[in-house]
Amino acid sequence: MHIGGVRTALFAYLFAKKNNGTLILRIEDTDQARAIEGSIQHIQDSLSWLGIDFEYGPNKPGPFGSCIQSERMDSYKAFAQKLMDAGHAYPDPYTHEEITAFREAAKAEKRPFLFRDHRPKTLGAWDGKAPLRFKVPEIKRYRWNDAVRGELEAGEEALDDFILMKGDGYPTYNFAHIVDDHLMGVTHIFRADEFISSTPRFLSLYDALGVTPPIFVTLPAILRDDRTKKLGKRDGAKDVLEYRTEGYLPEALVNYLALIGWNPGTDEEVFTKEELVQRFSLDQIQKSGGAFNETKLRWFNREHILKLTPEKFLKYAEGFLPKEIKATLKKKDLLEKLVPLMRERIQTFEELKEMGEAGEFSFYAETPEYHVKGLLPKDDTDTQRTAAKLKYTLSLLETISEDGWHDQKIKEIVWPYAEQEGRAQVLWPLRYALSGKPKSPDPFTIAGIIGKDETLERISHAIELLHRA
RNA sequence: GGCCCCAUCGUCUAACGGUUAGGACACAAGCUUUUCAAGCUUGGAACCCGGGUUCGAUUCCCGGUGGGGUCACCA
Repeated sequence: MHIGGVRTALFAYLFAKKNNGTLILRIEDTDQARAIEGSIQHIQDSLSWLGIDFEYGPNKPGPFGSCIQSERMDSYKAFAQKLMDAGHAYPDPYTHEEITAFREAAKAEKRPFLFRDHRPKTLGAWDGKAPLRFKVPEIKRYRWNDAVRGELEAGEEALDDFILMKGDGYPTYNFAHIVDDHLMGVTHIFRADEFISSTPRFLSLYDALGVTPPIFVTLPAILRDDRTKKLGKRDGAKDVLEYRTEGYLPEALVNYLALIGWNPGTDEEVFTKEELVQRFSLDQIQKSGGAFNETKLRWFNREHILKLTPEKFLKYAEGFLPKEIKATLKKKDLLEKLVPLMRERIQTFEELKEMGEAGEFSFYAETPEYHVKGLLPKDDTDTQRTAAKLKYTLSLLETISEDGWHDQKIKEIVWPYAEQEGRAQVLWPLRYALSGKPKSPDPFTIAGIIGKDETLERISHAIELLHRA
């Protein structure tokens, strides 16, 4: 399942939920050649991760029977026979080669190929094995209403005698989906706009069956980031579950996807799934295609990460932190303390992995190793002067009680001195003494996390190094 | 190529005849608790073109242009 399919499913879900409707996950597995082992499970896993749940599906048959088309063959055969009996269908008398020849001839003459130009004079009986073609009842211009696009129309060239039942006995999508929608009582069909051009064919089949078509809800295409074409598997559309392994939250993906091709009518953008259901309506669906922009998805992910409870955040984080780092932090009871810090620095959980591997958490648990050079602020290279400042800072910190040891308090105590001496002169060495890194959170935060003893120890160590230098 | 659909900042979008064309992401600058991140402030940035209709068009109509889709015993 890729982004496009998920978006269609999501809109159908939002609409169904909003209107107390019933969502059906129907598996259209009528192409045996393309069947892939495990794909039904994969689709279900994807939808389940995103929280798109349905009333009837592969393991939950409805009053209409199975939701898997390969298990509904009797219905298609019955309806095929019905069309045959009514004179709306006929067996295809041609071989593949003959049809290919027709098609090539049409191409050579630069006219569109239409099978109905070759419709046999007498329509033979159907043995149930030959491919069965639909006999278009009336060649005419079709006009129909689409819940998003309004009035749509297409000319007669869009109509043709398409295949209903294939040579292998399976129905085509064109036929099967209409039979099933009818039998399952489907009221609304959500699909992307590549289906607009085949709608006249569907309408002609509905006519022949004497069935009232459902309401068509045409969704705009999701385009590739550069807008050059529809987002497809071949050009960068990932499997949705890859977003899970990359550390995206399902609610973020749902939120972002809902906003490609739909808008809530306000300036707000961050919504939970439930809020989306509440606000969803067909008349806010966009007609024009929209590009899938991963940068904005990342922003949504951050917004939703910010909304997680610390417990939930930690649960996700533990799945992404490198094992050894996680173990050390856990042992020293630092994991919970680091939550706010990790939370404000990431857009996806995968970044925790990268940060962990880059050593951005190790100095909380272990005394950092570094060069004396790093301790010196950029405009003062005198080691003894820096040592003196750290020494004074140390004396200030010693006055804070064990109980009062919080980043706010630490800052309160150190700040006036830093102001007086020059912030960079005091704060850079202090931060470096604690982290051993050219980049890190501010010294007060680090000190607050590692605790008084460890802080004083690290500063003393830095002073020693400076003295020796 | 035939047919069909679509057209507002780089991107996602608001506007349903009268607005300094709004918001968000991204970008740039500044501020901020030295650095990184975050945060805050500010800024640049769009109505595809041409005709109509109208007192007035981003908005309605027509044409063009551009983009997308579709022309299977695939879905």
